[in-house]
Amino acid sequence: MRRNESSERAEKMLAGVKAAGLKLTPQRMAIVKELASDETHPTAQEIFERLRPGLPTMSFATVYNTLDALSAAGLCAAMSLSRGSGRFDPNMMPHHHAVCDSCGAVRDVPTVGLAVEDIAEPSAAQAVAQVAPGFELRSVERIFRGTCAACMKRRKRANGV
Amino acid sequence: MRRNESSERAEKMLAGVKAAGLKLTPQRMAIVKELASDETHPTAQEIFERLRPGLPTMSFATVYNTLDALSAAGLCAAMSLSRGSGRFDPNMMPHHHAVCDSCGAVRDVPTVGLAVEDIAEPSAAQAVAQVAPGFELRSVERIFRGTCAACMKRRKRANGV
DNA sequence: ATGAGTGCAAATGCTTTGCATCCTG
DNA sequence: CAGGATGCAAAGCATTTGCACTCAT
Repeated sequence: MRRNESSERAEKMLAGVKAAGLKLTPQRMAIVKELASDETHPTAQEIFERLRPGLPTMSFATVYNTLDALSAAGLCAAMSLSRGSGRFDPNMMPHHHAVCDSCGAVRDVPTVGLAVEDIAEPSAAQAVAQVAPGFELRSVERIFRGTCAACMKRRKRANGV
Repeated sequence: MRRNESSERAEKMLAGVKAAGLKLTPQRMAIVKELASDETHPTAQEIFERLRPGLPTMSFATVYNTLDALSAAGLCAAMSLSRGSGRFDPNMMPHHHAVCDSCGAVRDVPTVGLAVEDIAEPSAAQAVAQVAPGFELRSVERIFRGTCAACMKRRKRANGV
């Protein structure tokens, strides 16, 4: 990432922190700057370890609190895409997934009916090659994010509808 | 899932277990059957809790071992797609992700250059609606899975190339 | 000044590990 | 009957929590 793009992002996030009515503490500024300049999608733990040397009193709790506050305010996204941990999928055919942001439920979505067979799409390989030269592409899946029917119902009920 | 589709899948997995030279124990059979009939992408913990009542001696270790063995043998996939935990992404613009299966690294992939603006694609909404009626679709992203350049290099070196 | 935010430490909960025992192939 | 697999309990980590203290607004 170009340097000014990252600091621009940091500035926007800091502005967002203020706009959300959150207090602007030195710890938060450090976390925001670290996150904004990081392309690697760090974990809370990683951020803590990087920041600790410079701010010896920084604690776990603050890092977690701040990251939660940031994502609650829509200033960053919390995610987890890695293979090899968490959930197990018995379906080994190529397929997509619908994920409920609210309850975390995951549903298989068949590839049939989707306009393009992603893996065959040349523009996909190009787009990846541009940001990650030498990346050996093996599969492409889509993640449909949103709210599942059950959670929609629950939300409406909570709102008195 | 239709009942026979699930038991068919279980049978295939059990056959795969044998084919991979793994022993077919009662515990493994129970785990395979449970996983094969489950559309919800369960965690190891969940499988353990469901199986425990029927097999009181079943242990964590066995569930984890078995699931690891299954995914190592290519009989199921281990993944983690949920929002709200693990990694944080400062980029709030719509974008895709390239994930290295080997080291877990995640890289942003811009949407520009990809043939279709996914979210606008009607077939996407249709595909989701078919398996998850009432799902309110908010965004679509792609996950490009494969091996990053660094891991490719490391792997080649390990192979003596 | 006041309450949001912080730091510490203990608790929680999922996952891994070591090792003796068991049982499939 | 040999080695892979299991079961148990303890260890390991990341994350969460409670509470007193601090400081940004």
